[in-house]
Amino acid sequence: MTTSKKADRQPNSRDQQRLETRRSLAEHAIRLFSEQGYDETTVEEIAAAAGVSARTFFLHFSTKAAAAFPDHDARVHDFVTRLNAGAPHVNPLSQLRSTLDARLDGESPSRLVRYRLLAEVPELRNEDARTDRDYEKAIAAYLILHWGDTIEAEVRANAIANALIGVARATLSAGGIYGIDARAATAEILWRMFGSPFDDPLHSV
Amino acid sequence: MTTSKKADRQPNSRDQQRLETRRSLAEHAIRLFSEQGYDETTVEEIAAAAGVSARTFFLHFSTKAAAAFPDHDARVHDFVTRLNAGAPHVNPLSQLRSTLDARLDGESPSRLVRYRLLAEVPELRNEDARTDRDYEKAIAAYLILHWGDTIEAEVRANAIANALIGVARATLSAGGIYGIDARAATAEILWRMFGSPFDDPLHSV
DNA sequence: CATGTAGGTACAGTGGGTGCAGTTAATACC
DNA sequence: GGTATTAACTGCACCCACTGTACCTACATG
Repeated sequence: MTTSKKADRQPNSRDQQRLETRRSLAEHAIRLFSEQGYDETTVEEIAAAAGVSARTFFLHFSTKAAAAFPDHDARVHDFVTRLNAGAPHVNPLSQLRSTLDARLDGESPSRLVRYRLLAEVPELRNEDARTDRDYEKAIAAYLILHWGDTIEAEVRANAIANALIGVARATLSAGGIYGIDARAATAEILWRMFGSPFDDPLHSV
Repeated sequence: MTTSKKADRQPNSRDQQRLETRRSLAEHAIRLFSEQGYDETTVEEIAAAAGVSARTFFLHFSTKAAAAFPDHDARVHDFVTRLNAGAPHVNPLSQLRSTLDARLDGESPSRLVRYRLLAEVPELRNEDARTDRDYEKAIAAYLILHWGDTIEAEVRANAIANALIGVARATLSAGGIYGIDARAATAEILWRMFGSPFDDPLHSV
């Protein structure tokens, strides 16, 4: 073998073709979901619109709903990387706060359209709640890493992770519907309204 | 008609038979899920164990997973009733706090077994997250009712509802796994650690 | 006792998702 | 350049969750 990991390779035409198929499937899936509804759209239709077979759809997405979140895995991975990229002795909660702030700040308008779709289509909201659990797991794992692996730390870490993601989901959903600034809303509701054990010199308001 | 609503009738043998079938389906479903796994259990099996046809299963539960939460609707309804049963001029957040406390206090050991099952079976955890959304909706609706139906109130209400349910889910899950007291853990984490805008004279610690 | 109706059944169908055995074409290797 | 590999994709058969519909039967009720 010339490379130790396949991710190290130069992208070749096969990779590009694969990415293009995946992109096309996701695009048509989201379009069809918005246009005619989630239940009214079959995988067969999506695949046909993208010019591939239905079987191929499942080579790219493990479920029909997953096509509405094509970059989910990459985004979670990116989030974890940023979370662990903090300075060595920074307070983990501060690091968590700034990472989450940065993520909410980076929400592009095109993504807000998707949050609007999520807010309005029940089936996708449910699927969205599932994807949130990956963030919850990541946050809890990060906190446990810093706090130690005791039962108390685990309970606290999970509780905080669930609460943060819950608030973020609510504000992002509102961002999709009303166009409000999700970061500002999250900051106000969470960091100020809840008194905030997250305040530290770097972020004091 | 002799009665204006069917819930007003005396329970007769048909009602009892229906309830018994439902109870039996739920019991065998939970047993089979625990014994051999969720994916490894078919609706056909559950129905056969309860002595009815597979079609009948879906007359009682809308999905396979719903059989693991047989009293969910009743519990949500009960929660909403208690929420709205507070004294007229009590602070809505205080009312919310005491209602949630009472609910967490009332978790029987037999229910904790179910939370353990939920924590350990991914498919059921996902389904559990879905049922939580009914509580989130109920709490948000309650807060909006008291705060007024503005965008700001809606965002705050949804954010708080999501956060509360997130924390409750984490502590209940820990209760199922480690046997810790979910109410105490929620109280500590939420009301104390987050500074608590929920404190009022009736509940000061 | 007559009759309406609720709980249940049988059956055929839709659609999501999987396993498997290919085919084709780009790539890696010599 | 020729050959072996491999990756993207396909077709097919299959499982199972879930639904629509027509039907049966026993209890409820007047």
